[in-house]
Amino acid sequence: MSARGAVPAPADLPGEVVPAAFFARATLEVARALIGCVIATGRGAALTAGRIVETEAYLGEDDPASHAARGPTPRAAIMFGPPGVAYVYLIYGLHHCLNFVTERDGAAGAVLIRALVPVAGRAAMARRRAGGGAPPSPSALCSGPGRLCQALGIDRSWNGEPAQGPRLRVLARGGPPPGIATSPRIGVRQAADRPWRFTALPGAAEPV
DNA sequence: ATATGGATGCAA
DNA sequence: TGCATCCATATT
Repeated sequence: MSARGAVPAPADLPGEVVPAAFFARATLEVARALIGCVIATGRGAALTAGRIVETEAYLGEDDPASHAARGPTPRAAIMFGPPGVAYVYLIYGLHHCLNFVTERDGAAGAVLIRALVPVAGRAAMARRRAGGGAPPSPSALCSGPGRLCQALGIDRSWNGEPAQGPRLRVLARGGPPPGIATSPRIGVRQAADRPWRFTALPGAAEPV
């Protein structure tokens, strides 16, 4: 414990902030590499963080399920831009989805974050998720792309946010690579056969 | 199984 | 403009 007391600080989280170059690789590679990393939003008393246990890869023109499939439309243009920034969009009119842009500048790709295991700021997450109602069950706290955005306080204003800043950052996992299972992406109708969903094997990516 | 709800992209 | 579609969630 620090002498400053119980207020969580980013330094209390394991791992170093990953550089933007981490994301400047093939999307499928980044989707695997992100499993076990920690996403953190906010600082100090507002810190919320969770370990990534589920991702999905969305590629460029070759991937019919990707927003980038129809070229750099206003929404998808960010997927063609520099890697290492957040791509946040609204789905079904009520939920937000957090992605990280991949590939070199000029090539399209993004990794959707589908589930986290809470690491810090559980109370704040539960507060944001509850919204005045009953507190969510532990499994519903930040498991699911819409849920984790709500838990981390992420909305469309975070679109384009660098993942190496004070507001949003991704921390590398220490230790050996976790076991990863692959499966088809959830909820996609186009290219439903492509096994581009990555999940941490049970117990393989638990918090340090 | 179903209601919810807004943005997006394309056809017209 | 209109309209089908959409990487989801909470509740019956």
